[in-house]
Amino acid sequence: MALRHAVLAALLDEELSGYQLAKAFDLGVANFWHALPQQLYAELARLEGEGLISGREVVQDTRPNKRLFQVTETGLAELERFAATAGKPSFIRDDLLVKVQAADHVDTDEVIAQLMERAAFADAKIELFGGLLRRMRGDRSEEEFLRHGERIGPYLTCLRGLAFERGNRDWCHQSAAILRERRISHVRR
Amino acid sequence: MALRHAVLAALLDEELSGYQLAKAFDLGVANFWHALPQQLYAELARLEGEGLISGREVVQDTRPNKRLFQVTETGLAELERFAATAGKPSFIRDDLLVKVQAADHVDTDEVIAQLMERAAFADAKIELFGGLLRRMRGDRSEEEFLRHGERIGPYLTCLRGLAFERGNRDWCHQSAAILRERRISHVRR
DNA sequence: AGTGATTAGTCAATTAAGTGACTATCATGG
DNA sequence: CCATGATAGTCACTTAATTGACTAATCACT
Repeated sequence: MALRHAVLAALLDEELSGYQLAKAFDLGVANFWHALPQQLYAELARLEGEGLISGREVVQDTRPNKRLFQVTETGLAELERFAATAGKPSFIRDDLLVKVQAADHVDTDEVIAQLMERAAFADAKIELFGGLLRRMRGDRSEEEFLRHGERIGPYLTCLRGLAFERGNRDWCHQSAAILRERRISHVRR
Repeated sequence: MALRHAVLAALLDEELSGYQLAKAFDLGVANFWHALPQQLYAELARLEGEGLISGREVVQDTRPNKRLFQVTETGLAELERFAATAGKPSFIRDDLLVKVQAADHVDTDEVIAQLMERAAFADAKIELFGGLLRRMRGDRSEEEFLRHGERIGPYLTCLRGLAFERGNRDWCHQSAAILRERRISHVRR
């Protein structure tokens, strides 16, 4: 039951349509949660039904019409309640780690390739997050912004995303390098 | 369908019972995947049914009997196949990040408390992972071990876990400090 | 002799998440 | 003028994960 709160948190910044929300949650950004469009549309419907958000139709002549959602007072109260309840620690759950765990028993060429692919993906996200952070803080320094900026929540989560992807990239490079070296020197099989 | 492969990867090192596996996957370790005991027992049954692992009864007079599982040739082949197929990038999905995302609209005292709690948890895992790494490499240096050690998969995933938890801890401390400072200077509300 | 913790495992039910296909409208490029 | 792609959204179905309760033995203690 945390997707609902992720949606509420995302709608704090700006009124969004399901489609816009889906884009933010799906590819790229998703610096604090991830979900597929179908989940989001379903969750939006549920949230509206419970009065935690309210939608308004926006008629567009150049595009299909859309419904923009914003958080209601009730929704904000629910977020407040959620923020105050303890949650369990988050765990890593990653295909690639499973593959590396099995690296000693399995052909490493493929794993190395996937590590490099992941590193490239991480690089792309690092760039993306870097840009987002710059845009959020504008011409202020990071320290200045974090002290006196008006909206720092998204900035902080973005910082976490950035650090996570940096960790990912570094680890991928390191692991790939080690597996490569061993493949050569060991002459396995 | 990745839990099955995580189980297979975990059983590469040693024959384990469902119970032992559950302990490794649940609290603490779980440096490459996380699952609850019920899931694991179910998965073990399925894997055995498909012949990817084989179990043998171990009669214990001092404890309840148990079944130890090991990966079969078929299971190893399946892991091999899995390692060669591309997977999608892993995403962050964390309650605490959602709360921080909403930090500007919500009472921060609770969030700060949870950040500190999470930092402490991360510290515990850092210690745990540090110990595991030391035990795995024995008296060799890390570089030496990674070059010539016999089983480095678990070491590499443990390194990722360590880096992840360090990132977690640092970010929690930083975020908590910032939220604290703002709470004082802003006199919000 | 009884309580609680640890080992070992199971069953039922619910919720969350992912897969895949599908309908529309309009805009742009070739 | 037709294909591609973006916008905007929906439906049906399957698989994965979580919640919660439950059995049964043995050990460590008080």
